[in-house]
Amino acid sequence: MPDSYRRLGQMIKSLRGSGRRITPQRLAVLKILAASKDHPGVEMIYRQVKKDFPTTSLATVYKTVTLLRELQEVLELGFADQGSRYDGNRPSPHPHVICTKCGSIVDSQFSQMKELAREMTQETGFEITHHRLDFFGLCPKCRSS
Amino acid sequence: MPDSYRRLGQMIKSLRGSGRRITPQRLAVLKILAASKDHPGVEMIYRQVKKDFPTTSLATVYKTVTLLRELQEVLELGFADQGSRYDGNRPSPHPHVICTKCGSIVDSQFSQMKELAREMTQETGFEITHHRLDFFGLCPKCRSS
DNA sequence: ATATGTGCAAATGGTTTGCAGTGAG
DNA sequence: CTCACTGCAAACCATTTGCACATAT
Repeated sequence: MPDSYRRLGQMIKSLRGSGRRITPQRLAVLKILAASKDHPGVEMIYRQVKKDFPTTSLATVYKTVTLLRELQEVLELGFADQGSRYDGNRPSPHPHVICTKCGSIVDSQFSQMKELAREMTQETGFEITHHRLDFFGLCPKCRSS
Repeated sequence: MPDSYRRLGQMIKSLRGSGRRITPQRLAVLKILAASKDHPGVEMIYRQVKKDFPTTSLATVYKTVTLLRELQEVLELGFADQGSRYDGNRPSPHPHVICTKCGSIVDSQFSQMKELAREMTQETGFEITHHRLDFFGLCPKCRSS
């Protein structure tokens, strides 16, 4: 997966560039975020990291993802009624499709958000900085069961 | 405001229709939701209701808005990092524009979501049931200050 | 050497819940 | 007269924070 390697490198560069250190625990979190396409939550990352570093704490995972979010190296999908999920492959806002039954999240290719944002500025006078678009429904698997 | 009257009537009908009772506290919440265009949060509703019914509890407000959400008489805008906001004027999903500085929320007229949802079904195989589209940025007032 | 990171436990804050008493229908 | 609703306090749960110790650079 050359793509996830590039992302991992970019994350490390960002951290180093802002004076942060690359600890083993942190690196483990970065690798998971750079590689996984299923938008893991903190708990899932935590479980994975503990396989290699059993003493890792949940707080450390939280601190790392928060850091990456601030550096815009990860896209956080926060939900009001459940834990946040993270997209480490595409850190810039893009639409997601979310299964309300099994919780799976998939990326969408739809890319006309820039235009929409411009329309919104026209309509409302806001200076738009970012956006969020989620579709909810049943994934193919859950549809047929 | 004949429009908010219609909404209020609809809310009451929904509640009655599902075997619920119209208490004074509840009615006060309904009125606020039907009338306000600024997407109030629970705390704001609570403060308003207490003016007329000082003994009202926050829990009652929560229970009422949850009920209305379930009956689809109110659109809940949940956020991961702050309290939810409620739209009692347009209960079906529609885009919102949110000021990241002052927290104001305005509705948008953009209405091509149906088409987009169809595209998403094509692209992902999901059966889309609803969606959420938020734009974030600075409102005109906050832009110039 | 020296800040930054870790891990633990306690705190936070929005929301929910259990339950005894109240009141809408 | 009955069952849903209210109000209070306690419980919940994801996330954050304080702090002593450890460690990347």
